[in-house]
Amino acid sequence: MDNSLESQVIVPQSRMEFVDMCGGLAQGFGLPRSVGEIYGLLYLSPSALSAPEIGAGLSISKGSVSTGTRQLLALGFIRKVWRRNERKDFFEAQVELWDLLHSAYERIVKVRAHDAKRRLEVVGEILEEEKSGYSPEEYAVIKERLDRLNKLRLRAKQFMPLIERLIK
Amino acid sequence: MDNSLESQVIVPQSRMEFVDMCGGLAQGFGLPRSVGEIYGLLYLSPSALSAPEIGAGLSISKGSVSTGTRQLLALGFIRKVWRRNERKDFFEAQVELWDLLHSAYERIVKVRAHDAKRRLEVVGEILEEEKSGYSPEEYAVIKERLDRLNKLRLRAKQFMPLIERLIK
DNA sequence: CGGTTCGTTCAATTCAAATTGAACATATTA
DNA sequence: TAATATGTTCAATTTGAATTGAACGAACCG
Repeated sequence: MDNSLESQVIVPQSRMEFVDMCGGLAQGFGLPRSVGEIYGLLYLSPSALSAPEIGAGLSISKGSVSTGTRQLLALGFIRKVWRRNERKDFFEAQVELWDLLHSAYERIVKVRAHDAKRRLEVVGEILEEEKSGYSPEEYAVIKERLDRLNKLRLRAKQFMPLIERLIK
Repeated sequence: MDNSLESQVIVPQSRMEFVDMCGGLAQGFGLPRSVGEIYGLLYLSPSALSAPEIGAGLSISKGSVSTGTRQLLALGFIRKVWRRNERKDFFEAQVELWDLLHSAYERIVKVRAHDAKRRLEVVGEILEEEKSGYSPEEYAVIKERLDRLNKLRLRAKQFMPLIERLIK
């Protein structure tokens, strides 16, 4: 039977516009478009939506809804809500975006900064091992460039606490 | 003939490690990996490199070198340098990364902020047109969520001048 | 002139990531 | 218990972007 409630879900244009915008933003941050769309749909939804409703509203498959909601739950962007006498899962958006963005900053920026540091160290170590393969001039240039990068890294690092204070 | 100078280019491991790191960073920022790799190769190069040298060093095609260098030139991350009695183009990295990042911030963050604003306005407008299609309660919820987003946007906007001052 | 090298462009290919859909497990109801 | 609905997983497919490579024009050299 296809005349279920979900097959009739029609999302108004204003919300679809918003969904589309969220899809684009998600892509910009390196997430699948569908993940952004799901969040967008839920964000402007007056009530929590079931997985089948989401799939129907966005015309995406069960599988995508399942993986998409899982990612959003992991990121803390949506919540599961339970309705009594309902077996289905319902989802609603976490609307305090500021907090979410703050913790995203923590996770992304800090992690990246940390392993940029580590990788630069590795490059430096290997360079030392290969030192004899370079002429002194070449070595000097490369060394200077690496130092430059490390200075940049430190400079950026100094600002982090300031920025953190700002966005707290 | 394949015994040209370029076919023998061998980039030492330390620099390849760095190249790889730059490739990963580029991907993180939504650019093609090869673009990051080209920049990485040039950044640690004691001398400017020709397009064929870049292609050989990174094992990528003429076409990729051409499009990659074009993008990097457009972004200001590399420069063309002319050697007399040489027909080839040579490239060298712009090493003042701070300035580059600053202008990247201008271009990316500001542009994004601006069209987020515009798209939100569009959503708001369409919502007004569709107002009659919602119950008053539903409409109120959606309106409130949009307002929330605009507040967030303004809050972020306020910080921009501060952050700009920091990174100047 | 031919012959060679260099650089660009663009259509074809390749590749990775997102998406689908089928198979499965679990719960629900009659 | 059978029949139906929900949700997960994963292999197959699709899709979109990056990459290649062939075709081309321009610059140089004998």
